[in-house]
Amino acid sequence: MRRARVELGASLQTRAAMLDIQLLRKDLAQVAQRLAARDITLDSARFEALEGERKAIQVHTQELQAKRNQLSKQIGMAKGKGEDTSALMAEVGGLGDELKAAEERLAAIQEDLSAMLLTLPNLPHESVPAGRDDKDNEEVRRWGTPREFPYPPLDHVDLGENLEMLDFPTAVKLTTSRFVLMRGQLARLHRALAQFMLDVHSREHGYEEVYVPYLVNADSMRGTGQLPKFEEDLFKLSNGLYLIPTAEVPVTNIVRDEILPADNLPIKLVAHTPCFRSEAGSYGKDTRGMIRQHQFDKVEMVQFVKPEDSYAALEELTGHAEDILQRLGLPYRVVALCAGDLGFSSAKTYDLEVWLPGQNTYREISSCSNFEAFQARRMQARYRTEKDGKPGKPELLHTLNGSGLAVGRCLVAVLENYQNPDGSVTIPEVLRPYLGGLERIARR
RNA sequence: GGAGAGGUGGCAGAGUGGUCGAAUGCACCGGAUUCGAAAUCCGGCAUAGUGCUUGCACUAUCGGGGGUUCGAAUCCCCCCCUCUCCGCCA
Repeated sequence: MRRARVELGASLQTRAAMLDIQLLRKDLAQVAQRLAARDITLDSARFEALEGERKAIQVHTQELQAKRNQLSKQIGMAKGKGEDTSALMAEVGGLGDELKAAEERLAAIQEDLSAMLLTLPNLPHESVPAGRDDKDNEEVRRWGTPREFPYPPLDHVDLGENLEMLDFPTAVKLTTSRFVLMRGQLARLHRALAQFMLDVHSREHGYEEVYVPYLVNADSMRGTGQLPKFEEDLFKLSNGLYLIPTAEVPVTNIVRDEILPADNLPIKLVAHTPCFRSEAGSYGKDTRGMIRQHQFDKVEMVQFVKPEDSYAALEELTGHAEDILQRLGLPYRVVALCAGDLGFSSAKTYDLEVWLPGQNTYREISSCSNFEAFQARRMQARYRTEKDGKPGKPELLHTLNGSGLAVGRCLVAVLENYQNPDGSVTIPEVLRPYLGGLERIARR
């Protein structure tokens, strides 16, 4: 049965649906209500109409397929015994057109349903604050006290350029705007930050360090939800591969199409990678300095956990990112994103915002999210529990990730918070071992 | 870039048009045997979806897509990937 083959169910689940379609069938009202918190209106009537039609046609299609299979089997048996098969052939032949029509119809409806489900973001967790945009985000806690400056503090651009270590014009010459060239001790400090973060997470927080590809295929981008909705934010190469916008993509997709033994969980991975973002639609935003670049480095933490552990894991992971800021002595606050400000795939997100004296404000430096089973469902990333020594059914695991931290923005924060009146910058103590004991960066 | 080989269940590996969702082996689980273990024997052991009388039935899946046929893992077309050799190369 190759002709007009219909992918029943499986495709709907693996390639399209990110929300649990079972939940939509069982409790559509609840889904609609929880999506409303994100300002998304679910067309319930349309879903029910499509779903009703899908059910009727699928049953009909499967009945025809069963009949066809049964008759074909009989033909095989009859031929084996050398009997006449013309009567059976005639009977099964009559099914052809009807079956083909039913299969095509079913495929079309599955596609409509998929297209509809693809547009739906994850459901916010019950603990997520209500709200429409970033103004409704909830500050959870603050750490550290912003330093008082007896003079107007410089921002990182002035500091870096005065040091002759931060060079935007040359970067433009080499490529385009939104890239940067760092030199000397500043480049070294940037590297030290990444090393420091990687070391703390891998040695003290229990993460396994991984080195990953920076180019990935479309399946990986779909797995974590960058595709199909956010293609314009990505850099695509002529051979169809994409530059990663975050290590989340290659690291999380490690478990795509895998069934892990429950004993292996939780799995905690950390990677340092460059990240590439086209920043389409952000023209005119943060054009000055290193805050918003096409290329930046990030240390990313990823966890794969059992569903019952994922909210504890989110707190833990957020704490790991906070620990970096604390060791660096950088004041920050933790913000719980409101429902309307959540990323597409996230059920709950904490942003860490670091204090930037040059801007006299807190700026995002980390984002820690629990995706629950949303990404796992797309990736078919599962684990299997043993019950009484017997292997149980595979279940979707929960995925989380968080920046620990964005290296470029962290460099900005160090420059601005540790600046001295003479334009030099003191090196935070924890970084000095990475810089051969260097205590301050000054103009040569 | 050139030449060749190949993609089948957790793994290895048969299967070239018909009771094939797929032999066999390994691994794994249960039972028998044993004081216990090993060995041996017996049985079980993919994923997803749909329906309902929730335990059964049905459907789909042998790299992906399309085609031929009453019927495809098996035949045809396109694509992807892996491996080997050569070339190039950090």
